[in-house]
Parts: sequence; C-alpha cells; structure tokens
Amino acid sequence: MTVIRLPDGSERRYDQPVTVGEVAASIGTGLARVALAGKVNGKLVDTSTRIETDSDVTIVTDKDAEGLEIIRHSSAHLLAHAVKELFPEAQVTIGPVIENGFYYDFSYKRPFTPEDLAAIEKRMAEISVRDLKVERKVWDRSEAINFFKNQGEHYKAQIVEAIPGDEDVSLYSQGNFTDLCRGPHVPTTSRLKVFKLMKLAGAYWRGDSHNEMLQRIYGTAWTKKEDQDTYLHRLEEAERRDHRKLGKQLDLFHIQEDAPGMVFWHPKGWVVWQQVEQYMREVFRDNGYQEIRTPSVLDKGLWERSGHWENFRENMFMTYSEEREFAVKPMNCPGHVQVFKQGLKSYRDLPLRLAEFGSCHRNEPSGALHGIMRVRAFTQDDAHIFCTESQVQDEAVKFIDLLQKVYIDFGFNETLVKLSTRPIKRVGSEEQWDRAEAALQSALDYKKLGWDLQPGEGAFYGPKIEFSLKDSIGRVWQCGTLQLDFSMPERLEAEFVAEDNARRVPVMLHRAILGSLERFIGILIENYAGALPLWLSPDQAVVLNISEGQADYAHKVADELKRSGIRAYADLRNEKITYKIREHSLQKLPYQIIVGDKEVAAKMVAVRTRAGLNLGQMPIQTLIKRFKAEISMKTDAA
RNA sequence: GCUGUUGUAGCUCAGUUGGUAGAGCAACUGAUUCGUAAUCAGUAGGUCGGAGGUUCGACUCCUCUCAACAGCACCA
Repeated sequence: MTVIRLPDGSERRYDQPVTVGEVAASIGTGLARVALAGKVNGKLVDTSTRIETDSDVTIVTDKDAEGLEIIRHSSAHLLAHAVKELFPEAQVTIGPVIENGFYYDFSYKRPFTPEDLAAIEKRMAEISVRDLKVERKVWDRSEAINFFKNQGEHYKAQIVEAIPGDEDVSLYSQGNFTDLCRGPHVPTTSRLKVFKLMKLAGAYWRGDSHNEMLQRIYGTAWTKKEDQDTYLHRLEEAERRDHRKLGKQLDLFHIQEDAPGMVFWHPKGWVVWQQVEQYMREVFRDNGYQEIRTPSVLDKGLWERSGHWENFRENMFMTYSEEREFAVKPMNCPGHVQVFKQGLKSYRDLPLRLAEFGSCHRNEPSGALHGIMRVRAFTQDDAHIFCTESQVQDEAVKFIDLLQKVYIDFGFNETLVKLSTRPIKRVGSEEQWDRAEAALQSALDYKKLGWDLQPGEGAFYGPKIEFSLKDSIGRVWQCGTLQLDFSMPERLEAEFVAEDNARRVPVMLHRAILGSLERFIGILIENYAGALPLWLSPDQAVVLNISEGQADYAHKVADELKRSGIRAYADLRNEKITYKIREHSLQKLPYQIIVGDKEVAAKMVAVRTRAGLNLGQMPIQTLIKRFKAEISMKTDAA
C-alpha cells in the first residue's frame, strides 16, 4: 500500500508503487495531459518516476515556475538532438537553463552559420512532432564513460568522470539521442512547442580561456506562444532604449575609431554629466568628504610599490619621458595615499575621507568594450576613507545609507547587492580577512539588505560589497562598490599617530557610489529611455512661436526662464508648430512652451509636456515655480 | 584577447553572378506665416572602414588591418 498526499491535503491509496504520471492520471485525464514533472517530498522528478513509499506529491505543470524550467531544459536537449542529427560529428557538452531560455555548447570542426541555425530550429520542430518518449535510466559510471567514448563524445565522458562516485549517473534518451543529465525532463518531445534559437557565440570549455572555444547556441523557450511573443517584443522595445542608439539620436556623445573605448561628450551630453557631477559634489560636501585632485601620470615606481604593476601592467597605458617610465593612472588610490601622507596624521583626524572625480585609464581588452558602459577612459566618483579597523563597520553603514539615498534620487529602486569574499590569491592574515568580511557582512545585515555571497570574488587586498544596476535588456552592471584594503596603506607607508603615541597603519576603504560616471549615465539613459527627469535634462524647456509675429515675445519668455536658471531657448524657425512639437518631443525635451497671438495678448504661455500633456495657459512665474519644484523633487511631475 | 557577424551620404538603409553607386530623413535655397507629433518645390552631398593584391576593369573576389555588435574570457 502506497499513500500519496496531495497539496490540498487529500490522500490517495494505491495497492502498489505508482508513477507520478499515474498519480496525475488518477486525479484527472486533463491533469495527466499537462503534467510535465512531479515533486515528490519536495524533490523534482520525472513523470515516469515510480513512487515506492508514502509521499507528498505535487504535479508540476506548465503553470508552475518549475514547469517552465523543465521545458527550457528539455529544449536544450532537443537542440542537442537536432544538432546531432544534422551534424553527427559535432560533440555535445553542456546545455543549461538560463534566464528566458537555455543554451547548449558544441564542439564542431567548422563554425555554425546563421543558415545552420535556421536548419537546426526546423529540425527541432520536426523532432518535437515525432512525439518521442523521454526516458531516464541510471547507468554504471564506467559503462557511461565507455558509452560516450564510443560515441566520440569526449567532453561528455569528461563530465561523467567528474561526477562524484556516490552520485547516480542518469542518462536521458529520446529516440536515438542519449544525453547525460540530472533531469527531470518533459515526458515526450511533443511537449516542446514554443521555442526559438536566438544567437550563436563562442564560449570556452569550462569557462577557461586556455581551453578550446566551443560554439554556443542560445535559445528561448516558453509554455505559451503569447509569452514568447511578449518576450520578443520586450527585446525589441529594449533595443530602442539602448544608450548607444539614444546617445546618437539625442546628440549626447559619440565614440570613433581613433579612440576606442573613449567618449567624445557633446554639448548636451556634457550638460547631463555636469548635473550628475555637481550633484555628487554636493553629496561629498554634505557627508564629510573633502574633494581633491591628483595627477593622471605617475612614475612606474609608484605602481610597483602599490602592487598594481605586478597585477595589471597589461592593462595600463604607459608613457615615457627623459628615460623615465610613467603610467597613466588606472585608479586613484595611490594618489590619495600620497595626499594622506602629507603632514603627520593623528587618530583624531580619522576617519579622513578624500574624494576625487578621478579620471582613470585602463587598457581594457577590445572585446570588453561596450558603448559608454565599459570604456578605457572613465571618471569615478571615487573616495578613500582612512580609518581604524574599529571604525570600518560604522563607515560601511554610513556609506550604504548614502548610496541608497543617491540611487533613489536618480530613480533607481532595484539594486543588486553582492558581498565578495577572500580570493585564493590574496594578501593579509586570515584573522584580518575574518574581521573584514564580518564587518562588511554585519553592515549589510544591519541595513537589512538582501544580498548574494560571491565566495572567492574579492580583490586581492580585501573583501568588497558591490552594488549593481540592470540595463534595458537586463544585463547587470556593477556601479557602486565598497572595498576594504589592508594592503595598500602599508605598502605605501601610510600611518597615523594613535592614542598611545604609537605609529599605526590606517585601514583604507575604497568606495564609489556611481562607479564610473560614463557607465552610470549610460544606465540613466536606458532607465529613462532618454527622457531624463527635468533636473538632468540637457534642455529643460523650449519656447516655440507659432508665427513670426511672436518672435520677440518668445525671446523674452526664453530669457526670463534663463534668468531663473532654467535651461531654455527659443526655437523661432519658420516651421509649422506641429513640426516643431514633433521634433522636440522626439528629442525628449521635457517642456514645450508655445506662444501665439493669444499668449502675447494675455501675457501668458501655453505649456505642453514631452509626453503630450497640454497643461494650458499660465503666467511665466507659475511655470517657473513648477519647474523649480520639479527640479528639487528630482522626479517627473507630469 | 577568443569565436562569429557587420562596416555604403550627417542618420536609417538598398545595391543578386565584377562594368567606377541609390532611397527616405536631415542639411542648404526658395515659397509658405501656419495653433499642439512631419508644408511644398528645388539644390548639394559618397576615393563604398583602411592598406595591399587579382583583373582591361573591384563596393562586389583574395590577403592583411582597424573598428563596432553578440557572446565568452577579463574587470584593480
């Protein structure tokens, strides 16, 4: 007798062991038809799994998140199956589920082409129609290794060899295709109906650039056609928000071949920059930071002492003069330590916070460059806090508070937080690391922030907290950071006089809120789809005359706005009002102020927002008040 | 850096067996003076990313190179 408990609390009794699929069928034929897998005592299993003992059982269908995962995973297998049928010599490797879909890595003698991709997708559909049963079998390890070796699947054989001896080696077969997999999978291939292959790319075997480069095929898969359509539509929409596209359309900046990875800021883009910089300058000023400025070109010897030469010389731009070697600074910390070292510091001076809009150059690998998000010349809102170890946690909490306030002001409320701990290659004692990691972690916990642990991802000189934001297509970019450093102050011989008159080495915190202004502005552009809030908009208002007769009045209105500190100008071109409105709306200019004979007569202005909202007539002073209020709120009023 | 794709007018793009390039928008000129997302007409604009090569002849074929894009690797 097997007792099955269902989620609704009811029980079913069977005379002998039953499969998950049979349980579903006994509940209803409808359910059996949509069952993708089962959850037995919390463990996800195939519908063919036999339940031997009394268990809690949930039937997983395409309505469940797990169901979608299974569909994606099985779609990856379907992809591999199709590739093996079309290209029998291709070797399969791994094919995991990712956000919105799946991928599969293959090794093949020649690169797949976009035409191959279409053929593979077509074959996947054909295999789906064949309605092949997907069967799970547990194999003996050495048998499995031999099986894959005989098939010429050397990568798969390697993967099986790496499975711990006490774990089952399960293989899934559909038709004549067999793949190693933990599962679970859909019952038959016909359950895979909504999928699309998206792109081809290279990827290293086991993620190591010393290994062979495999060919990765990305796909997306869904339970319903509409979901896939929505997803594809969302991607298209996101492309329209791409900061590279908007940067061109809105005339904010450009990049050209002569300076890869370096930004030419245009007048409008530079206004945005200055707003961001000025805002951050006030943040520094109001929170106990002192702004400084340090040289961009520094003797190689300083970088040898700081340890950067050893770790990053490949990525540093060098320059030479009178037989001396200099590096263009890739970071600001050594410079800040030099400022700290000027004059004897007392414990009473700590925490000492030095800030700089630090212009840095890093010779990033060409393949890493991406618009203004990943560049070779960038400016950090950088600061270093020199303090004692006992002050670290307090400073960390203060920093997180400040960062949250800034992010909210810029309109971000979804921040990804990660704590990266000691890497294999590191300096400092275990006790130092213990204390440092604990200090950062307790600061995060004190702030009740949700965060992910990234073991081994810290810098060689200390652990760090990273704050990341997402771009329009969901790519994650690190912006804010808080890093503990117990190496550099010592290496560069920074010290202070403690209460007991002894010379001590301070702890240094590296911190940035925006990260790089370039990247942050890129994310701002994408986040607002170019329609920046009023306080950040390059032009805040444009005055449009309807015909030549109101030109003088339009000028006067624009001048009055300018005198009030509003970034405004008059567009007196001899064009129809509809033409001008369209043009400035496309430029995402926040407010269009229309003046015709009626406004001149009434000494008023007619106001329209970029979203197309007509605010009607009002006196100029009322409009200015509205602007001031909206600018100080930092969010769009309309 | 690696794999793949792409590179034609200011922008977005077309150019199918190699015969020295075209559209729309923008720009410029003229007309139009107009009430909330495109007025009409005309003019001008390109050593087809760069350097070599094959050919009587190359935007089209080959080699090298630069850059961008996607992903991987990297990211102090």
